[in-house]
Amino acid sequence: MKSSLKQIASELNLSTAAVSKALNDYPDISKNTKKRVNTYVKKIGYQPNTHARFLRTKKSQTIALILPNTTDSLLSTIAEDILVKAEYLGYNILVSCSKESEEIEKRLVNRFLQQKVDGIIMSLSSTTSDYSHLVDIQSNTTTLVLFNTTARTVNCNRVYLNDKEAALNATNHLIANGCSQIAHFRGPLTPQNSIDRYLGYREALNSSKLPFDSEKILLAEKGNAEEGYTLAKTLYNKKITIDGLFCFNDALALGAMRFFNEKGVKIPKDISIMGFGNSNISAYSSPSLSTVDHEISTMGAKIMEVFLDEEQSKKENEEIVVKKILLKNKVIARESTLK
Amino acid sequence: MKSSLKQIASELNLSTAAVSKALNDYPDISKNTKKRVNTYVKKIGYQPNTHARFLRTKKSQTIALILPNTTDSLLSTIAEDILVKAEYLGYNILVSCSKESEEIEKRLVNRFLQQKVDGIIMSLSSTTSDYSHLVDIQSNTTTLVLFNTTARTVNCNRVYLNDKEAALNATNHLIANGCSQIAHFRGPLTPQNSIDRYLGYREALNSSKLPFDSEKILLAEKGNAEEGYTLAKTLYNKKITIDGLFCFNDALALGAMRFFNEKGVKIPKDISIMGFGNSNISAYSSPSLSTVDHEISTMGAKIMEVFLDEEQSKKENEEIVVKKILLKNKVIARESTLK
DNA sequence: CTGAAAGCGCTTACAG
DNA sequence: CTGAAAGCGCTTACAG
Repeated sequence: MKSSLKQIASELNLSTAAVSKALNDYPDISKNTKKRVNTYVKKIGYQPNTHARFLRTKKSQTIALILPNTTDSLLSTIAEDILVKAEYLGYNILVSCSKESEEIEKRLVNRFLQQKVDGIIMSLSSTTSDYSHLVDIQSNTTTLVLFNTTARTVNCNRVYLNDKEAALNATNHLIANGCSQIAHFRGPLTPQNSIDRYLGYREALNSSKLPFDSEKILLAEKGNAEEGYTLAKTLYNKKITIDGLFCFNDALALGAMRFFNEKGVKIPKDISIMGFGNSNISAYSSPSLSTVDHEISTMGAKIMEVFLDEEQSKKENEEIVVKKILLKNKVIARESTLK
Repeated sequence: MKSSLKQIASELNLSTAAVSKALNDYPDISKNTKKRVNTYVKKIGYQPNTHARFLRTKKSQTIALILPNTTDSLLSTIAEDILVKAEYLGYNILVSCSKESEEIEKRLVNRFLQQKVDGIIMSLSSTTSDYSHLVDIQSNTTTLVLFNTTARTVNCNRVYLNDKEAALNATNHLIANGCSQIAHFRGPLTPQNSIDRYLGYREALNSSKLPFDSEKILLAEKGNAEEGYTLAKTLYNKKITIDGLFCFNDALALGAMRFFNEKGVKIPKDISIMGFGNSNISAYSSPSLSTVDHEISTMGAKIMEVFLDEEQSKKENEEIVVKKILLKNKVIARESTLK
């Protein structure tokens, strides 16, 4: 348990240097010595002290994952891939949560830079508007991979979705199915993905020459089912007539659907509803929810790929080429929009 | 950015020792020196090298969180509390996933012990049957907190639910609402919580003198909505008559409900359905889902409390008292069971 | 109140 | 092929 190189060395009548080199497979150590060291080490279950190693190599074998929140089902969907892959490769993953606060996000980045993590994988908080901390990361030669909520103006690795196009497709799907008075429950004001989905919605209306009506835009701060229910009630009580609804995410759509179900508003006959994200449960509501799928199940794997590519390039002193991976989106038509 | 004690010391005409002591608020340093050091340090944004500090103190300020999977909505629910509290206290959280494998779980524990994390917070994998690694943790004087899926025979901190009682209450609720032929979609065979919920179900039947029928027990491996749908179909196709259904979790219940909705089986008139866990979405399905709530929103905070208590006791050399925190459960009656 | 010095457990140029 | 030695950035007994 309390094994160290020194103890192994004295046990095997070697120097600590020889043991260290043997373990790291240096070419200048005899095969026989390597074998002796490796079998002994396996026997006693020695594992190197990562902190001591770090002090010399400056390589922590650690990746920091910064999430704006953990209630989003996105996390669970991508986290497992990242964690499993990381464990397989011997990386540690440090997870932390910015709580959608730019200030906390910056503090976390600063801390991880000081700890000299090998990489930072993050989805930006919805309130982040200044990107100086991202520049800091890159000038520290720490590998940065942004996903989901990303910064357009910073030239770094990104795994992201074309939210505007996806929202355009979603809204067009409603229009194609006969809707002309389409409401939108939009996400918070600052995050780019929320803005882009709103813009996609607007563009769809525009290109079909449908009038835009600001009364039909409602703001969802939290994006959960409860809020979807409340916003639907607001629309209903204000007697705002709609025949279609496009929501920022599936949870909002499901909450809204529940409200309309209660009131006897027929879905999709009276109102067609469109979610976003193709969450697990969306196929199993009654009626089942039409939504937009965006390959989120592959996201974790892609993030790790991008990260490892850059690490590899750095190791071999190759030029670093920033990767921008755009996820595809696909409208999933289900009962909530098919009359 | 590349600040170290040495540089600060030379800048301030002090020794590194004095700077270190000033930062750690040692009593033998003058107030004036402390102030000089602290203001300078703040100005340049110095943060100590945690690895170097570790090498001396053996305190890593790191907690490992081991989860059997991340798709369970439990994670998201408890993770945020843990992460935010940890960040506030300056702890790092290392997250990893055992993929419900005893072997990976043990490997992870071993690795974290070698890294000398301050504590390990874990929910056991469903296949774990040998607890030697838990004993290892304790003999390493690493703080251990088990939650959710815990080990009954190991004397360590636990934050858990009385699954049997909760399932008993859930099944009794169905019986009280007129059900006498109650099916159960149970969880996997090995995890204790799955076994206990099954036993609670059995006990409820027993105490109401209702016959037990093994045909009405279906095994859910994954526990998602898709599986709930499939299992409901199996029951239906086999023409097994039931008037009630108690599911291992809400996702299964929602999937089953969708199937019955499709077939025109009336809920709750023909079949009453009971979930487990009070997930976010359960109140917003149509009909809304009755379920069992178990204070999961407070779980993360309680876990951290237990962890910090033990750390505090260790620091002050007090005797360590193992804490076993039992979460309360409460039946939430909604439309799916109220005729 | 302050500083010189040792040492935590590794890795790696360098010497042999 | 192997070993002696320095040093990564801290903390802490000890001396003054």
